[in-house]
Amino acid sequence: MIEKSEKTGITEIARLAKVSKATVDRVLYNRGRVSEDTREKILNICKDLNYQPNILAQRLASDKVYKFAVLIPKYSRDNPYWKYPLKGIENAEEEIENYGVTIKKYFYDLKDIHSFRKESLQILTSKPDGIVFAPEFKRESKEFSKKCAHNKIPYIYIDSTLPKQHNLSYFGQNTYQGGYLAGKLMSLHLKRYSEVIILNFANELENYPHFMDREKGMRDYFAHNNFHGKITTLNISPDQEIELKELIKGKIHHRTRGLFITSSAHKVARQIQKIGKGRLLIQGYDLTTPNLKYLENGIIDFLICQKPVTQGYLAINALFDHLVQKKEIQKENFMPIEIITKENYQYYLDSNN
Amino acid sequence: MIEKSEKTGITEIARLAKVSKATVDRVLYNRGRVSEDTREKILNICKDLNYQPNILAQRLASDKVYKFAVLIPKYSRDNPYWKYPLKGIENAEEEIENYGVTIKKYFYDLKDIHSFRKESLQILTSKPDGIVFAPEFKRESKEFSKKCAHNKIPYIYIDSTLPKQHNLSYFGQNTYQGGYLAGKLMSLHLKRYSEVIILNFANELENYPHFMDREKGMRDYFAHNNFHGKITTLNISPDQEIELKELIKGKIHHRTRGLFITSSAHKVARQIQKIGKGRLLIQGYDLTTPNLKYLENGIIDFLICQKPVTQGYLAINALFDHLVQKKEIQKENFMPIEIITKENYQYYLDSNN
DNA sequence: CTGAAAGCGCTTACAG
DNA sequence: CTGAAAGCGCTTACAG
Repeated sequence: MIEKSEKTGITEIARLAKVSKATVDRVLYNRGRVSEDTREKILNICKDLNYQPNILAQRLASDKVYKFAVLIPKYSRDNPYWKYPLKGIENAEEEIENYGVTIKKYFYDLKDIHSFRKESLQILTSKPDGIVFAPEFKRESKEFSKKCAHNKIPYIYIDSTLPKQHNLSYFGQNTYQGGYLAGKLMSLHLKRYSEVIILNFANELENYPHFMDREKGMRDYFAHNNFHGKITTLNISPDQEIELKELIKGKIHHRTRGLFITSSAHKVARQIQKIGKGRLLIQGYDLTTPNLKYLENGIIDFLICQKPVTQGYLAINALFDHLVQKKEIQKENFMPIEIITKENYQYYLDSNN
Repeated sequence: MIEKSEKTGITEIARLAKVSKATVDRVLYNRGRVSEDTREKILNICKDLNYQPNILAQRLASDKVYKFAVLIPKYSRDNPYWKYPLKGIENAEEEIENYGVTIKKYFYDLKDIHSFRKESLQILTSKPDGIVFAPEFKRESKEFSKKCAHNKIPYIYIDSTLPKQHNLSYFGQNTYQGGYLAGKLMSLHLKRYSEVIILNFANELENYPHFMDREKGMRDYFAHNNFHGKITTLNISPDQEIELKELIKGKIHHRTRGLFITSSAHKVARQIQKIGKGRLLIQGYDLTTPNLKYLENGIIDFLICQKPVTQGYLAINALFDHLVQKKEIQKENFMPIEIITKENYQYYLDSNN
């Protein structure tokens, strides 16, 4: 019934307007040098026919190659998280490479601010058509953003964001809300005068707004829901890893029923396994391989997860939609806050998370 | 660096093999009438060049139109669930219509087995290239599956599945596991001798294996985790809706701390709101509009949800991958089991669930 | 068994 | 300001 040859393409428009296809193309893409009269005539016909360009033909005919650049932290054994956004980026790449898009990936070291500067400069030199990056270093990221804008290169943030920037879009977490939700789960397990420990595993907490937001989220949940127990914050620097066991042990007593780790929980979980979990409910972040083990053996009860794979995937697709398909992009895109447990993690492993 | 004109297409192969493009095409797609010698030569060159056909050009040149058929229950005010898989199907449709795929949707009435028969016959008459359907009526679905196989039409199940069929694939829930997870969440809230009510809202429960699986999942969780309380099953037929309030009220007493509704929870939630929730933890299924209200006002604590939108989306894409891209399809695809609460539902509303 | 040619719906020099 | 023509990487009759 619906024939592929229903004719609504540029050829048909040209025929109706009694002009050549080239002229239609000129008005469609504002290449100028068209009289106002023909311009209007063509535009009207397009509207009547509800013309939608055939993107396959478009990409096939065009010799324009789109170059995307990606700048994210490199992942490591210690910090496997960034493997997942990269996976999403690669998934998207596979889908759109047929459309003449190439993606060049740049990685920086989270412990080395210079690596961020260096890589970002490299990117600018390569003059990409669009950029996706993770603005972990605040100052440097703002500067980089400014340079992108100056070079008229659209840029998209992933995983975390910066206020008042001209980023085309953001794909990532709402960290505060994630902490808030963790509070709800925790509260199910708490009695009237229970105690909860919030553990931030970082030095210089100011550099990790994610962690602070998560803590605040949980504290707010308790405040809004009349929890009468005690909430203790425990800040431990990664340097103190050797003493970790003792530090935690020293904090837990008989009323402690909850332990909320505002980052990946596996290192803490390892120590808890030695100490003994007791009636502790333990929550942490991200479905990474090291966490998985402790989810499986029951040490970790909940992992909060914000679709790291999807973040990367959607960010690349947004850039594609913006540049190639000329579509409107939504500026703020928060990922669903997922609750992962021993009972459902299987279904999150190989899908697009 | 990577030039679009790196030449690895069919033209290049033809040049290297000293044959015409048509011949290359013949061996690539086994259209026969090629001598074994040239065949081998061409295949080797393809391997050397790691030839990947340009699907854009392929679809553009071909006048083959793929017709997909979809058969799912129609959604209604009473049963809004099926709106969501349909949404996913439409999302997928938008993405692939450029590739010359048309999707025709057929709907049946869950209360009318004849409508299923009628629509499924219509589908066969239209001779589609592939079918996605929800096998809600067991017997009829098996018969339909057989006919599809006989006509060599690949078919994919969504939402629920049937054993021992030759379906190309399945996208849907693992209902048992969803109930198991609900058990975990419930158990957080329970004390040693608490009581839990499992409410099945259906007549002739045998027709709703989903509900029975969910109940079994929760019961098993408790059994595996040494819950010492009491679990009561309450089967209520939709005809009894007027007495719903009294029926529930009669079952709740001071030790009841959990209410697990094995389907959409809004009707029960409405009555609970009148009765007063007390310390009841209430769980139900699916993030539908009527449920949303009771999630927001705190009557419903958890909704289990298995990505209905994604089910439809992925099923269509699988058919596309199979028929158009000739890719391998995984047979069993369970959706992530999502836990939705007042604190995170916002992020599930407009995304691909 | 094999090849020349037209065409899918666009873009892009080039010529006027 | 406008049009004719070649070409993107394929498929598909058609002719031999």
